Amino acid sequence: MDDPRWLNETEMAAWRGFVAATNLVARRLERQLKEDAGLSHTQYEILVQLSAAPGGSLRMTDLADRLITSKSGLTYQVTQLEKAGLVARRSCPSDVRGVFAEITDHGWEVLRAAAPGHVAAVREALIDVLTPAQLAALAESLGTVSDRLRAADS
Amino acid sequence: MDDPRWLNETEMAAWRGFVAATNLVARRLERQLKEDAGLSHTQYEILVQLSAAPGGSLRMTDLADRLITSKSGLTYQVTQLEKAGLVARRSCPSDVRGVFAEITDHGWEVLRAAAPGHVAAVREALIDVLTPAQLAALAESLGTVSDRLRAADS
DNA sequence: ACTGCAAGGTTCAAATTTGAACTACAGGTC
DNA sequence: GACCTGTAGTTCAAATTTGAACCTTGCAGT
Repeated sequence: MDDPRWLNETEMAAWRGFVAATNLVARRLERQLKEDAGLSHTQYEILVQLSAAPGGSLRMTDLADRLITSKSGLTYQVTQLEKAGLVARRSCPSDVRGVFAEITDHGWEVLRAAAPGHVAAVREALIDVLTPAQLAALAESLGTVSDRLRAADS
Repeated sequence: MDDPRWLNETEMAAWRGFVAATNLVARRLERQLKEDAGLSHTQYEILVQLSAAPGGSLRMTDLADRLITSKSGLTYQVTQLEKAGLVARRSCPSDVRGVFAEITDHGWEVLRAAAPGHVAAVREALIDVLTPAQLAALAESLGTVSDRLRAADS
């Protein structure tokens, strides 16, 4: 690792901005969701993913891929949501090992109630702060970054 | 909260990209640092901030502002770093309540040893994936976002 | 000097996260 | 059919994070 290519000014600004924005936005949304809906961001994301999936259910592994947590972390959070009655576990017919997480009616209610406030917070923290052109550029850049990293992980 | 302004396609793509990139990059760097240098990203950032500060030291509060963790989290991590001999605590002459965290010689060594690998990982995950123009746009956008949120927090 | 309130850090218990076993089963190969 | 390797989820202990409660100490107003 001799003679590393250090970051130039723009690169450093991009990196610092990324780290700062990342943490600040995460903190902000975490608090907002906890206060207004009693959910962590992870839990909210689980409900969102399930609600968007056909039948309102997904295999644990699929869910873990869409969120970005470890398998054990997902097990924990799904258990929490199950205790709260927002999600139910069902076994998979074709694969005995498999487990489906399914959003319940109550889960739908909670999600519907939480969504408007969450979207408003996302707008306030990120979306409405940028111009449409900036948003388009951000979407493309971060899309590229995500795709690469996902590919590299597999 | 009636009639919320939902996100349009571009906005949603930007938001999804942000969340995904955020988590993927964080995971990646966390692992890299842990494996190569035995540091968490938070700990690495503490060392970076201290190394960049005059005298290699900062008040705990200043440090907490630059990183984005809670005060108690900082206390914990500084204690860990102190146990490892990378950082030392010193009392503040002008304010008895105050505590300075100061990077030690050993801390400098560890930081110097860790930096090249970390920069390489940052390049691989984010910087080198984007064009210079994209980086400039990213820096500006995320800089705006960070500044706004910092201002809102105070 | 005296009071009241805010700021700086730490401590504490509770919640969460992580990776490394571990159990149980699937799928292909011989 | 026996075997071997890989996959799906869970469990476990250890590390981390968080917010609230808690001391001290600074500081402003009187």
